[in-house]
Amino acid sequence: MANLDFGTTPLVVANDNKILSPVRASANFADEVRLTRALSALQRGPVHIYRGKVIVCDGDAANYLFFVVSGVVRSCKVYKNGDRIIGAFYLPGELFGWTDRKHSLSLEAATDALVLFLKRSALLSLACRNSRVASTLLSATTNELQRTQEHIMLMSKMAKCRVAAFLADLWMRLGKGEYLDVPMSYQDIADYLGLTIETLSRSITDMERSGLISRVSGRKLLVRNGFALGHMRN
Amino acid sequence: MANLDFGTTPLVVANDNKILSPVRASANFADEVRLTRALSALQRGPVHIYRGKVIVCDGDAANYLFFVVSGVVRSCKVYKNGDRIIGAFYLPGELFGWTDRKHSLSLEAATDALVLFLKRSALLSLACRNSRVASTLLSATTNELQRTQEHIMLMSKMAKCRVAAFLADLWMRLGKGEYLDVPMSYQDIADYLGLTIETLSRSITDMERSGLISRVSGRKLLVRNGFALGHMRN
DNA sequence: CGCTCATTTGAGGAACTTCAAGGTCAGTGG
DNA sequence: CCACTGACCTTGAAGTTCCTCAAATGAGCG
Repeated sequence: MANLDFGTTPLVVANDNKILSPVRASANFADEVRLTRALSALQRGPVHIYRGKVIVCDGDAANYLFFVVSGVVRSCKVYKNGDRIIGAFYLPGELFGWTDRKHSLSLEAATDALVLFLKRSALLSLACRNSRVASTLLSATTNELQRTQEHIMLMSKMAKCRVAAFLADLWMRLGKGEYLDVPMSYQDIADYLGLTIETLSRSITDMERSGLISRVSGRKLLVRNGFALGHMRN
Repeated sequence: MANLDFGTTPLVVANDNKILSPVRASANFADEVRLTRALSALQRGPVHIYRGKVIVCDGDAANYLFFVVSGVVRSCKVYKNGDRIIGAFYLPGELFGWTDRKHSLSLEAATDALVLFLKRSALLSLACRNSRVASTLLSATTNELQRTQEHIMLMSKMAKCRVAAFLADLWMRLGKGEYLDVPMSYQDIADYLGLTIETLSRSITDMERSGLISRVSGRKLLVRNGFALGHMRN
């Protein structure tokens, strides 16, 4: 189950899908309860969102932040000529929707997803009163910034290298299992990497030929050499 | 002169190059003075940094945030094979160096520059006590995030379009003058856009031929059609 | 099974890079 | 003042990577 980690004590999204503080004997138990209540008050959902459906549109007012409980969310921009660029994928446990006033990217479900809506203004005013929340939010933004910077570094590499790095990253974020069950469509991945699906497919074929991975079925891959996958230079 | 804007009252970097609050008749003048003192206490510099010199290395501990007083700073990553990718340029008035614990990119002066060093821990603890500072910092990070996302959008476009968008952005950030005096080298720009200097040069030649800009001398350009520059589709 | 949608593969062409050569400009020393 | 130098930018031609278009194959589902 996904965690929303506000500092030392993680605030878990429990089985009833509400944000809850784990009950612990703690010196400041009362504070803990207050924080829990405050967090409950500002959240809505989790909302089930079907694959492909829009959560917020490019240009909408930034009234909410979002938290992925399950599934995958993508941020993207669609141009008039039909081109689409995906800026990021958000996996379970990740907070997204950081922006000033207006969203500059659309947010859409890349798979069926459960998403928590967090009222932005309430979360920010809570952060002003609670430094644990404040530091969590700051670290969430710097994390996303770092991830976005790595995405830029990706974009200046060769196609094969981009694909390998993407798969390695996904593999790590999903827990380094023997198999990598790619949750989003190849079109989504291609748009994220600035490639066509054909080039993406050919890159995967190449990597299969060189023994890094094997196709199992559909989008399920067998990771044969995860290290080499993450350290591909060409 | 560059401003470091902490909320409604901008804290200007004055002629003596210290962060100062403009003296104003205000209801909470005492608070203002305390904030000014606190900001003075956590800053060091401004330090003069020569073109090409490193401010912090990829991997260094993130002890400081930085503020550009004058000149241009670049964030970049250099690979063993000699490839270099530039993640961002920071212009006067911009705060940079956001990251968790360690810097993931090197920060270097792209031109001779004056840079203010701000002790990270002190600034963060100040933010915990002063919500005006906190909201300024949060907005600084979301701004940088947004800028970085736009950079990604750039990278999935055609070369000419990337160059045009870069020049248009630079032109706006530098105040939309008749002339655009490009401060950084073409190699830097190429590395920022994921292109070679040759492709960059050819793109500029094309844009000159189509009447958007003219070369004046060195890196000085005459902007003939700023609107078209920012809205180039191909 | 037969449908649809997503992925794979192939062939040809466009965009970008590489390599090589020439040009411009500012600083330096005669 | 002028030639010399080195760093930086521009241009051309050839080569590589990636995209486009077209067709085949595979997976999921009623």
